[in-house]
Amino acid sequence: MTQRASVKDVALLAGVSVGTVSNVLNRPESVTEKTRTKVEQAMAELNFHRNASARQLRAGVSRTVGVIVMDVSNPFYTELARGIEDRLAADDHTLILSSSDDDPRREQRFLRLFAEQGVRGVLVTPMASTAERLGDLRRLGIPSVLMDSTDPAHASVGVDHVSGGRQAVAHLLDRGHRRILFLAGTTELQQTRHRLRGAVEAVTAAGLEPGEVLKVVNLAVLTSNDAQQALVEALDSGEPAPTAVFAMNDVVALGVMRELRRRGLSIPHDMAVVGYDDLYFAAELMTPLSSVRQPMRQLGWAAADLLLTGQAHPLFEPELIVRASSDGNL
Amino acid sequence: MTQRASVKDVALLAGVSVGTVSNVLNRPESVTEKTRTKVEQAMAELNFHRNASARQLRAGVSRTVGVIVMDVSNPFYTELARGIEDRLAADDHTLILSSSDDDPRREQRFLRLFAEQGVRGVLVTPMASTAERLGDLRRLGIPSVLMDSTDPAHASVGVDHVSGGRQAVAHLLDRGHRRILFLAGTTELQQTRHRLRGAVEAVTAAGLEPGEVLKVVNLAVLTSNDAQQALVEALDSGEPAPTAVFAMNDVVALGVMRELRRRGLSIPHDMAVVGYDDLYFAAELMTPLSSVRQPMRQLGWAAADLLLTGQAHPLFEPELIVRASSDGNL
DNA sequence: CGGGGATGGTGAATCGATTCATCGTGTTTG
DNA sequence: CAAACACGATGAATCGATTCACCATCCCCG
Repeated sequence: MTQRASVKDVALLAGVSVGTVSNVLNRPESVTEKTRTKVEQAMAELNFHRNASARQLRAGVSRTVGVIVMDVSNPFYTELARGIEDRLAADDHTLILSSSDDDPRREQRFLRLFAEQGVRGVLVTPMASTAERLGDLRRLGIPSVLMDSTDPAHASVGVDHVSGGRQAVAHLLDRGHRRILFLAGTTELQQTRHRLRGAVEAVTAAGLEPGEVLKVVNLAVLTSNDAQQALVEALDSGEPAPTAVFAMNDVVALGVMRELRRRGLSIPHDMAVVGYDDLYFAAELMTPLSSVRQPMRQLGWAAADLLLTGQAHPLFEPELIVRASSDGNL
Repeated sequence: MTQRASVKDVALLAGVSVGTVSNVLNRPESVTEKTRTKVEQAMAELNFHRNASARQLRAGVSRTVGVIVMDVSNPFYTELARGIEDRLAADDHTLILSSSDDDPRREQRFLRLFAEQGVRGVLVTPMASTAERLGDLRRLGIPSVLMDSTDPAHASVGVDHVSGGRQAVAHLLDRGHRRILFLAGTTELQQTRHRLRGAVEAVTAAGLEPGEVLKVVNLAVLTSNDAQQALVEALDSGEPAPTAVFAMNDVVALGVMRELRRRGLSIPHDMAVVGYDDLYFAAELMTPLSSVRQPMRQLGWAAADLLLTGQAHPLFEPELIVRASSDGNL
């Protein structure tokens, strides 16, 4: 019994036509109880699994969704994926998860693959050039949704990163900081631009001059090692040292804190740190990390929901969680 | 141009037969330079993407591999997935990643889906009842490889967890601990059994009585919250408190350390902690965490390699990294 | 009792890429 | 020069599930 059984085999064994077997599979209510059980027994006996390729070839519809995130190693994105999975499972769909690693060629490769697979749709955390690549898919009739991003020209679900940046920086200003280093991602990332805008708004609202208060360093790669290196350069540049760092995410903040400790600087007294994402270990770090929390699962859920139903979702609101890394009283 | 172009369309435009188009796709060396470029131009012009369903239906072979890990939220498993991806990409294959969440029904669902997809093979981090479910696949001609597990009856790649358990406990004994709590997973997990065996070996080798030194608590779910709760119960049980905890993984260790701090206990003086996996944040925690490091990427790479080529790989050797959570001098 | 429905079931046609037996053309060889 | 051969290209058959026009019963009711 190494051979895969087909509908034909099932039909033969059950003594019905292939059309009936297909009906049992797809429209069970249109088949009498008796024939249905007969067919189901035959399927069980033959260990029948319907062939998804043939099914999709003829029916034209697929039940898989392609997902491309920036970096699967970052728990933020796996939480996002879990939210997507939750929503898709409800409609009996599955996801193919892949990681672009911020590399357009990788992204292109996966998009091509998704197109060949004929996926039901694609969910992407976009980089700068993603939109044009999605045009190809659109022409093939494959819909896509941008995640953690807002774009009036595309279906998208996002978080209000302007608000997130504003909350983080307003908090630091409130604690008296007047020279703040923003360790950001590339300016190509919308998240970077929005958070910076929020940061500027906070400074302006406090009656201060953004150009004097904020110093921005753009990291090409958001790893803790790159972040540590960038901090080294910033501190050794000879310019007046900042008193606080606003990090693009918690992994970046990890690198920052590592370097501060290496230099024997106290957190938050010598330098305050605020991260972003509020990953699960943020509260357990050597100095518990203040961080901007995002509703990661809901974001993924909403993205999948938008793809399947077309139902738009409003911007999600992030929330600053203050811990000891930015507050000496904690 | 919302329609997908098919080989027929390409053949028409290029003025050749469908067979020739297929040859360009699959046996380019058997086609003259001239016709090949003609066909390739036509493909580009029509934005042609071959239909993977039709391809697979006829050719019978798939280029996707199904992967089921225990918990995608745990960075250990995403690193494993990255290793798999690296190996698969080299042979132009892709992976479908899913998470069993320790739930046999979820696992079963994904395996059924993989069978329907006709995947090239399946990679699984197994739970107790996984093996029998894989029998179904084997009967369908779909090979599978167990990851982070050794099983003479199945293809598998693993880490020497006996050694890992031995190293961790030998270290704790060496530091003078004589009552050690092992916060383990279920005994159904091979990892649990092997690490326990290693732990017992270490105790015996030190000339002590395992039953007196080791206390084992089996956690059904390996989350930091469940771990914290289990520790509460262990400490409040009235039995003599342990002086050290060996945690099944770093996430569990996180919960342990959280509870110890909540009680104002000092790490490692009141209680030492050793984790497992050496996740990237282990060194940055409030008390840097000693942990048994595993070659996660290599493990995934080897699993995918075994599936594709049949090449077996020897057990990987884990390595204890000692940090302050188990050593007062650090 | 016969016609109009409703219900359950049938099976040939179909989706698109691949395969392979076959054919035409040009080149080599005895 | 004819036979043998290599090389490119051809196109009908094929994979397995779904679809849909059509058929066979059976029931109800005027």
